[in-house]
Amino acid sequence: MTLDVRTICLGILSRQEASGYELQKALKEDAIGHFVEASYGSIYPALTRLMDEGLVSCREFQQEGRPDKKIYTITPDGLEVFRQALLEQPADDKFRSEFLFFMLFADQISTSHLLELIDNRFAHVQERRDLLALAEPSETPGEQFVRGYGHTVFKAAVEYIENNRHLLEPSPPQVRRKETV
Amino acid sequence: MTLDVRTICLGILSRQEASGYELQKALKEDAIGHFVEASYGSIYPALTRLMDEGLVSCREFQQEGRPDKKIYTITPDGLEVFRQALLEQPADDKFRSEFLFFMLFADQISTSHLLELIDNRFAHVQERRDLLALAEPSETPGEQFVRGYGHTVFKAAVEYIENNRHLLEPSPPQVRRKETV
DNA sequence: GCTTCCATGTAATAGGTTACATGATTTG
DNA sequence: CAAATCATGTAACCTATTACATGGAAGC
Repeated sequence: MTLDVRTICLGILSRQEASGYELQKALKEDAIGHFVEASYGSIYPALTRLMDEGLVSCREFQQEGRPDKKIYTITPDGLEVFRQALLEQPADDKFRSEFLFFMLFADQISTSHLLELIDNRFAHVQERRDLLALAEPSETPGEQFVRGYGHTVFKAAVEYIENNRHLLEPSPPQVRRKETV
Repeated sequence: MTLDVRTICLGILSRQEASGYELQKALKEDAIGHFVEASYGSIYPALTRLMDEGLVSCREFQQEGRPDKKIYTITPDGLEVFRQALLEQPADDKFRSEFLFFMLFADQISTSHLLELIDNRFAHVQERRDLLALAEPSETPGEQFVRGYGHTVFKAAVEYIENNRHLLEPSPPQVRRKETV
């Protein structure tokens, strides 16, 4: 289990210093957000622990009307730990899909609801594909590879749904065309 | 959070009765195993709870040299609960990838290790693609759709890695060809 | 002879999500 | 005027993973 929230934080901090809030935002907004996630409830405790372990340091900035902003910086020890984590064998990808699970039981779902489910999923996958189509100007090769990977996969999913949804939908009653004489 | 282990068990049991052991095996071997998972440590307690709630019933078969086999059957109540679960909005897919996270930091990984990581992943994705290429003869349309979805996505991933791994690899030193006179 | 398959189950542990608590400022 | 953004953090809860416990039979 190398990819705990602490490792994720170290990774982002290896690129740039950031606050807990900014770390979460980065995970939500950047391409990587499609492949990892972490909530505030896990990020803040992770940062506290990284401090205790001396893997990050922290500067505080006073602000008016809101809590002090704490900017975390990775330490040499932290960088060392992160580089070491990168040497471990990454765990298998996890691709969990409630949607696909549901589709296994398409025959137990009413047609109207089924159509709604498929339409929603289709829109959702399209949206993700489009989000991942846009390159940021400052993108590193790694980021480009990862974003491209996501884009490719979602593009394939969009096309697949388009071309194969008929497998799930009960064929509409064939209207026998009146033979015109 | 509709897709807990209990719902997964109900789903499979809506198709056929099974023991806890068989449920886990089905999740490991069938196409669906690529999109959901559950370990014995979660399946057995889930079945116990489903029993308490009256959503499954159980017949025991004595066996020699191993624990009694408990075959679980879904009850009408259980079927009702499952059908109801299918009406909820499925949660977003979760696609967690340590590999892709690592690749964001390709510049912090030694070339030899990086090549190993990419080769491993490539082989892994190829294997999954091939596993999902094979249709079982008894496949339902839902199963066909789900398996095809997986196959398509992994196929796209294989091709993407093949065509774009160069983004991550430092270009080998150009050997300047000796100009022949 | 070792590994895998069959077959159930418990317990310790680890980890995350969600909701809560607080509150000013900016944007729509 | 409502919602989102900024900003941190805690605590209750839930759930799953992992390892453990047991052990015969079959396949390699």
